[in-house]
Amino acid sequence: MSHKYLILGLLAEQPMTGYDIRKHVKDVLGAVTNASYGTLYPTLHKLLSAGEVNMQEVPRRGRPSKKIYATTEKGLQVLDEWLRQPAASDQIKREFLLKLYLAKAIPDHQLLPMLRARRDETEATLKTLADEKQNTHDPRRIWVIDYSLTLALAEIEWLRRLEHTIGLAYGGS
Amino acid sequence: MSHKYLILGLLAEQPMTGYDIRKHVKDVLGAVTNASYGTLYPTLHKLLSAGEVNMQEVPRRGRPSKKIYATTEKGLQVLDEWLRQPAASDQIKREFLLKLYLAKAIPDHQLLPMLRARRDETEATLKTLADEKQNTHDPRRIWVIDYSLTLALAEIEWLRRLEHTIGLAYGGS
DNA sequence: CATGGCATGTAATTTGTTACATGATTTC
DNA sequence: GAAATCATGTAACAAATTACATGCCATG
Repeated sequence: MSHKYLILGLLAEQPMTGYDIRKHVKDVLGAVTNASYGTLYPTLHKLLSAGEVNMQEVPRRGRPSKKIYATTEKGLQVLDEWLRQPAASDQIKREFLLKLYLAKAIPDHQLLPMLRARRDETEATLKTLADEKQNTHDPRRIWVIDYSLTLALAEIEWLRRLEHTIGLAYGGS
Repeated sequence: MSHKYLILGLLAEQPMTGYDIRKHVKDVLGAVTNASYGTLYPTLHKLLSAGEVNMQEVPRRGRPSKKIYATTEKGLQVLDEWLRQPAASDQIKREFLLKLYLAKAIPDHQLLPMLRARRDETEATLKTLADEKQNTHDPRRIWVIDYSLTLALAEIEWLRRLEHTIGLAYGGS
């Protein structure tokens, strides 16, 4: 996907550190990507060399200085051009689902905790998103948060149905 | 994710060609992965060398012979062990969503066709899935198809809401 | 007779993850 | 006083995409 544009886009709106970008990704862009530091920092360095972002150093005693990046004029142009192109199609990997698809071998009563764990995770995501929605004012960004909320809710409902079905089959003593 | 297990799992149930695997992935496992030939064939070759699948050649005149793979006993063991491990978390890349998130620059009336196109795609997926559900009898596999159906429906609803909102703002002549 | 489906593959490149390394400050 | 958060990064490796190359057969 090239996380380049993600960075360019976020920094265009609000200068931040690499750490902040990662946090933002984790908190609200889970439905877009899960880019980790190992992707983000090197990309940031490349963008800096290319002059598409600039950087302001804030010294911290004893530690590497904090680095606040922002998108340059050149970076804005690059971003703008990319935005006009049609989007590449989604890339998805869901190991969880694959296991469910293939797991004839796993008995239902071992499946239930798996589903439960998954539901807990998704419900946690839901909460974070709901909070984040409160702090967001740009309508486009709210739409995207709504997208994530919608999908999370749908998944939770699906999990509930499944847990119920399996629960009946197994626990219907 | 290692598509190794996907292959092992599919071939454990039904011997197939690499082409068939790809087709299956495309038709029903879109929510799991979109592994392409470039991933599938090399993985198949590795599994063959490792003795986790075996292969039966069916000659075709003038063309490379058709190769039907099946999971071996050894492959089944490997698969089984993997199934017992906890699943890695999802990996997601949605360029479409990222653009929406970042696209202040794009005016609403250019956004509408984008959303419309996306909805058309998702609706097409929905149809394929519904058909596939008819031909599927293993309940676990039906659950997974239902997962995809659920998410697709949720996305379509979200798209409808958005199109409506934007349509009002823009077309409210 | 053209389009799409069937069927195989390779190679270069891009991309991304994981694990590691470091350490202060804030919160419970 | 422990745990989480803030904050930087690198290196080795694994994974996956894209584009290419080939060509028959069936359907409309």
